[in-house]
Amino acid sequence: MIRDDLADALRAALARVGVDAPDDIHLEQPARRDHGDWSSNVALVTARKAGRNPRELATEIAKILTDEPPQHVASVEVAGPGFVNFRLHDSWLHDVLTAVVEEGEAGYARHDDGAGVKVNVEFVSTNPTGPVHAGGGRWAAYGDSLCRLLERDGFAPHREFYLNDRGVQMQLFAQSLLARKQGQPVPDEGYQGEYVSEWAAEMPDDADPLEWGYERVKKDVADTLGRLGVHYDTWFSERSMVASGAIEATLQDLRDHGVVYDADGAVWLRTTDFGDDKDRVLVKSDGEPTYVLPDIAYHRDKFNRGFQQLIDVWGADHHGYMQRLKIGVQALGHDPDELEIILGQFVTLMRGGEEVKLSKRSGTVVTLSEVIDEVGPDAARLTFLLQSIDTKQVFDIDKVRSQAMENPVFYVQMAHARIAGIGRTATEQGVERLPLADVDLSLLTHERELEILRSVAELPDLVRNACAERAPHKVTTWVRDLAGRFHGFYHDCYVIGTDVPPELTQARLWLVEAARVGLAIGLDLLGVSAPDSM
RNA sequence: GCCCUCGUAGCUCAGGGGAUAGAGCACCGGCCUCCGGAGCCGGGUGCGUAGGUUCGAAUCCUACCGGGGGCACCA
Repeated sequence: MIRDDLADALRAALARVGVDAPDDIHLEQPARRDHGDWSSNVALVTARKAGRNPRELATEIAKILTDEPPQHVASVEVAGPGFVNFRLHDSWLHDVLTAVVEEGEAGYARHDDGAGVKVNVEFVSTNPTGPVHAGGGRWAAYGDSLCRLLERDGFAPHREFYLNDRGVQMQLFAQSLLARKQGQPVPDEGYQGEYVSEWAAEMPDDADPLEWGYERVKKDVADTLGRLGVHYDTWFSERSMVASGAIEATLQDLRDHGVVYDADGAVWLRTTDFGDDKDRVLVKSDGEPTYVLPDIAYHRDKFNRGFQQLIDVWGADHHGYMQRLKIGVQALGHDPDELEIILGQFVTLMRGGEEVKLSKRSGTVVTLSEVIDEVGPDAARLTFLLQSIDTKQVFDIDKVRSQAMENPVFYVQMAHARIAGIGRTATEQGVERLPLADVDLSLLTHERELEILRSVAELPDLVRNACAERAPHKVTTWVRDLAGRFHGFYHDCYVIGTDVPPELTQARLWLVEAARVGLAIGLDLLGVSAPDSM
């Protein structure tokens, strides 16, 4: 990898001038092309400590590297306050091409940073009292793509859905189902949604409304998320912890850690020891646990199952609760950093130019399933992953559905379809792609061609960063950029045509393959299909 | 009152210590003898305000202003 070569060269040069190198030599591809292909700030970073002037230091380094240039390096320059800029021969990009097509979809931009660490990612979890609403799609797309990134970065992610299947809401849901079944109005606090009537009609007369309804919800949720390409490894039931005694055991565990006391007929967790404003109740004076205790028990269970890192994806409305759960985990003796809670901002749904008010009580809920019906799974997923999870999102159904340019999913998929089209044309015209070793990649000198390779060269770092920052939307940004570059290439550079020399066709066929691999990896990370035709 | 999060182009958003801040949409004007025009090219007085840290701040810190969300023996 070119960057490692450049870093080694810089390290050697620093040693020659007697300056201690930093542990991590920073190299980046500057935004501006005239700043070179790669740039390093080592001189700026080390100058102060070494008591040197950054520009002078950079100049000495550049001199050394100019006299004995590393492979692919055409020139080394000093610029600005003391950057060391490398200008490379195009051959470094041709090497990128070779690496991409040799490693392929499975191997390129795959790392072992995670070293197989088991990471439990919990997302979308709800009360099993109805379908997933439209906003839930954001957590589904985010959580699943995060898992795909973790997997590609070498971790062993585990997708988990927590079912709050114990408590009042389940009772109300069951009562609502039964009432509809009997043609009665649902209870005041019950569920008014249309789906309750529909499901009640399906329910056999002898069914237990609670158990039957529970299964019906689980099926609906799994089907809907499955349509988005989201499949869980574990559906974890809160009730199962009552049956197994895990909740009692957790309480005892907390007592053993000395963070629990009894007062006013209730059982309290001494959260003030960990910075909370007031202590929190674990078991109410009526003997029922609050939601805190089962949640602590649940996370204790995850650790007991061997996960070294836990990630929870929650809506921003759970913010106030985050600290309590982290304290609970800490009180059990875990490092609080082992539990990572990601708060996602909400989605506003627009339809017909107006905001769709989501009200569970009145039953005006737009389900995720309906959204998928309207825009399709690919458009839904890509749209949910268009923006950072930290910003609230406006999901305009009409715009996402329109197969127009304001919909990036078509733009990106079109690039992949065009690549497949080139393959079809090659087949029709009897053009066969020769083995890579027999092809002269040095013919790839057009700016459009090099732009594609520069983009593909960034993918390994991009995967690493997007994973570490828990930011799948960075993959979306990258894929859109690569697609744009490909469209530009496609327009200006024919792969197969009357004016194109056969040797250039060969080189471009491999370039197209490299672009295909990049797009396929990116789209896979997003969980969006890569169609051969549209 | 306290906590979290966001404020970047007309609109939707990237960029989250580096050198002249980007993309899409919208708007205006150009491009089709050949791989899909669902495309390509050209057009831009924008980082909420005020301080601070730094060789360097859209990025980090503090305060303030504005949007969203939270602060239960509810889940």
